[in-house]
Amino acid sequence: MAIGLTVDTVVFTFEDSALKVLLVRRGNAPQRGRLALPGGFVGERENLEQAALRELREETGLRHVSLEQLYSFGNPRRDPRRRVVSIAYLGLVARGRPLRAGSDAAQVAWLPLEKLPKLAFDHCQIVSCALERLRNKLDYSIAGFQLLPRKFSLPELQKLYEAVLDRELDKRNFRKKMDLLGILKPLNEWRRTGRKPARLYSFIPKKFEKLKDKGILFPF
Amino acid sequence: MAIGLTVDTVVFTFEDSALKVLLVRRGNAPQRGRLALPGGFVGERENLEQAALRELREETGLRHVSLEQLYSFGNPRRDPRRRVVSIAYLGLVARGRPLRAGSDAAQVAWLPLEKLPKLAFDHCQIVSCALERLRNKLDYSIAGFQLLPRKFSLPELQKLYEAVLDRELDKRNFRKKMDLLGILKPLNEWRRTGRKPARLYSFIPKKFEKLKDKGILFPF
DNA sequence: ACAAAAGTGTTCGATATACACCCATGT
DNA sequence: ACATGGGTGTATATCGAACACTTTTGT
Repeated sequence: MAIGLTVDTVVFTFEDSALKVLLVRRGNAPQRGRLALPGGFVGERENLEQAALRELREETGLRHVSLEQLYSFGNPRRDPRRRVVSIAYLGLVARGRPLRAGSDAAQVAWLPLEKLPKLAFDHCQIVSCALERLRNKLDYSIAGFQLLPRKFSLPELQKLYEAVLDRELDKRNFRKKMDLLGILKPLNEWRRTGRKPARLYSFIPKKFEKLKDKGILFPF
Repeated sequence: MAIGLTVDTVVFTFEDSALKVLLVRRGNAPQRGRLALPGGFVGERENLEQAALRELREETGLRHVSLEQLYSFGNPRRDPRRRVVSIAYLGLVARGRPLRAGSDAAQVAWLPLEKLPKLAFDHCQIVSCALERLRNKLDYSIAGFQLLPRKFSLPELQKLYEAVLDRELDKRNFRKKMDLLGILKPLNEWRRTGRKPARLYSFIPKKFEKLKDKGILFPF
């Protein structure tokens, strides 16, 4: 009896000032009815990442997500049926992507990380692991911008950093640093939510690449 | 036909001013006669890390190594026989540990990372991945001290940092920072290799934990 | 008018970096 | 004596951290 091999994907987005994770409600046993990460068995001749993309697409309708391998979970008792090792992947997307529940999944939804219900298998642990990775990535990658729409305001970006890092940041220092990095293009558009309108910016990937070559990091 | 699951371990040490990796010469097909990372199939009810420790012990005689999961390699053609996914682990040990070639391995040896021969399967890629991880770990962990004996000199420690980071460091700045961190205990012993004897130090794990709590990093 | 969120500069302390000479030993 | 590697201090620049008020809008 061989060891089973699955992939699971943790996809985050940022919406309503909260970090959210993409979950499906399981339509089949085991753990039927419970929320779980999108995922499933790896095909015989399939790349791991392709398997993760396929499962994500099949179960949630999400496509064109850039995934990175997160960690492999191999506790012998993590699946009650039989030995299954799962390779977890991490993805970051802007909010508002169209979703569509697949055949195995009764429901798809973005759930805020705060107050998650009990998840299937060891998926709670996988989500924690993903959050930790995201926290680290915020320091040296464009993770923060992948979680936002193409146009975003600085208060919004700062709230994202604060949500992920779980601490408050100083508004002036935050903006000063973003300004210094030179990776944001100010647009002639303002978002008029609430009170005073906030200027919108877009991220300039090219400038970021140059910074990376120089080894410059984010300071938050 | 199910997907096979193996573990491979990349164990580094530092000896003769060079970073070395532990390799075995394969005694069986496929790739018989070629150098490879210690590793093998995961047991039906075995933890992944335990499997890695077991294979390491069986093939090289090394025990009591602290391993961390590195990455999972799943290219469908990485093993010519059949589909095998391998979960790689990283270990760091002091030089001089006793080795003993196991049954599957015709030979065991520490090989300097510079000028490695062609390795079996995708093991060259796995080693590169491990080196990259080690480089990162040097910044925020005790990785540097795990690679050295309990007693070591500052020139030796610096050479280790330089070998891993692949760049020269300023002697005075290096020592100043180590002094500032306060994680080294100067011993009343000197190593008289070459010319002027070098003072020996030992690492103080307790002090390091305190630094970690404060989020202080190494600056190299 | 007032409440709420957007926007804006300066100061200070810490630390990374650059840099050159003397010392102890073996040959 | 000399070659080799061990050991030491200072000055500067950069960057992260702390900190308060004005502006614009909706109600």
